[in-house]
Amino acid sequence: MIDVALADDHPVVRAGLRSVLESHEDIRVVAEASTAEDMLAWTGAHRADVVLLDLRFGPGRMSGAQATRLLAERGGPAVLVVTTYGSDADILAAVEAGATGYLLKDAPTDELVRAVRAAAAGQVTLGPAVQERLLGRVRTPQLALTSRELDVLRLVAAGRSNDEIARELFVSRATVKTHLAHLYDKLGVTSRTRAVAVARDRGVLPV
Amino acid sequence: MIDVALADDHPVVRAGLRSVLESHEDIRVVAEASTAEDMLAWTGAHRADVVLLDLRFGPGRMSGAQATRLLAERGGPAVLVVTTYGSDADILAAVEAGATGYLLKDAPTDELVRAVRAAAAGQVTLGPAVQERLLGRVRTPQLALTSRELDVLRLVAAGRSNDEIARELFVSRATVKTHLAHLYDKLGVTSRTRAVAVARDRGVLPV
DNA sequence: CCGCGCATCGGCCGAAAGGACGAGTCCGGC
DNA sequence: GCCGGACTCGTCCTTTCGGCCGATGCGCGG
Repeated sequence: MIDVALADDHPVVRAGLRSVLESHEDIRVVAEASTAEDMLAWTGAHRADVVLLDLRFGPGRMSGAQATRLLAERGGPAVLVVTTYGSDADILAAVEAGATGYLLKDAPTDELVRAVRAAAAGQVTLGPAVQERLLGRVRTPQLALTSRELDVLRLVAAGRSNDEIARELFVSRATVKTHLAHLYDKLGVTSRTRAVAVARDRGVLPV
Repeated sequence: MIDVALADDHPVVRAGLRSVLESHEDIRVVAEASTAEDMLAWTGAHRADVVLLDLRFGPGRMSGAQATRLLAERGGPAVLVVTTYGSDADILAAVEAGATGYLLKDAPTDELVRAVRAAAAGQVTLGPAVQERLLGRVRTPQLALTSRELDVLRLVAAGRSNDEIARELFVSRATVKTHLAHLYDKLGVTSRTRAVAVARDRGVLPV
């Protein structure tokens, strides 16, 4: 028997996951939580074989990736991330944090069940859509932006001018321009708005 | 007895809605569809009291708003829109198309059930979160962008230069600049990147 | 140790964008 | 019929941005 705990901020999704999983004899839903914090608290006091975790909870709440990291550190149950959006950054963050699997919410139900069983057995499962995405990333060798470049890029996306960015990062205008030049080079663009558009497209920036 | 038909591209969400609704004696789920097109076809041959409809289906598929319009035109069942994101534009489009209600997917289950019963009775129901959003829109008087300004704004967000925009819209650079000046005025900004950021923030641009 | 990537800064120059005018057309409403 | 708003176009000017040069310091790995 596989004991599963659910954490998702959407009541309807929780009901759906429960409904799908409990229609199978070998799976039992033993807990539901609407936040990552609640799930952490619960797993501290109880046991489960698999935790189904959403990535994004409400604003100001702990992210699923962070919860995954904490669960993994304390040697907790296998974590199967089930989320709506799968940007490259999300997937990588979750896997890096120690997720045992990654599914999109639009996955068919049998795929979900298979992933739960695999996770319980300690096997890694990435949904087909996720795999394809990761493959795409391999094909497109991938821009490795430095942290400073990301700082600048985020502020550019927020609509700041080079001057404002310089002030906010406590550097000179020239430095900002240098980072921007590198960004343009890596993104293959020649203007800030284009850079933001491409970065969004590639999942570099949170949508 | 209220007969409900579900249309959502997420199998898990469909299961969740079914599970939540069928736990009530007076509600019966009589159909499930994974696309708006399927739902339209089904309602053409069968009857339902209420249709629960997602707004966004896969890329290239008919939108929930469009389906709502078609259902309303043929005098079909009440349409209750249940979707994840509720940007102002989405809500208005759905209501304008003839939706009987609008709920966010993170709504608690009892709210969902109440909305279904209300919709069956022909009453309009907007979820609390939706109401708040609409109120916010009233408080923030609301920028009324002209269609041409929206054209320009979208291209700016895509990273085009004024020159490119001029060519794509078959107008002169000066015209683009004029539209931009009006946009800046309405959005309260002084640069294109800022305009895009603010527009995204206000839900004017699709995220 | 020496190179290489990263971050930091500066100057110069041309191109793009933004601000501030004016001005013509067309359409719908009072 | 007149007025207002939307859309179109132009000119002149200032600011910002992007491209292109160079330079320094720092840490890390061959």
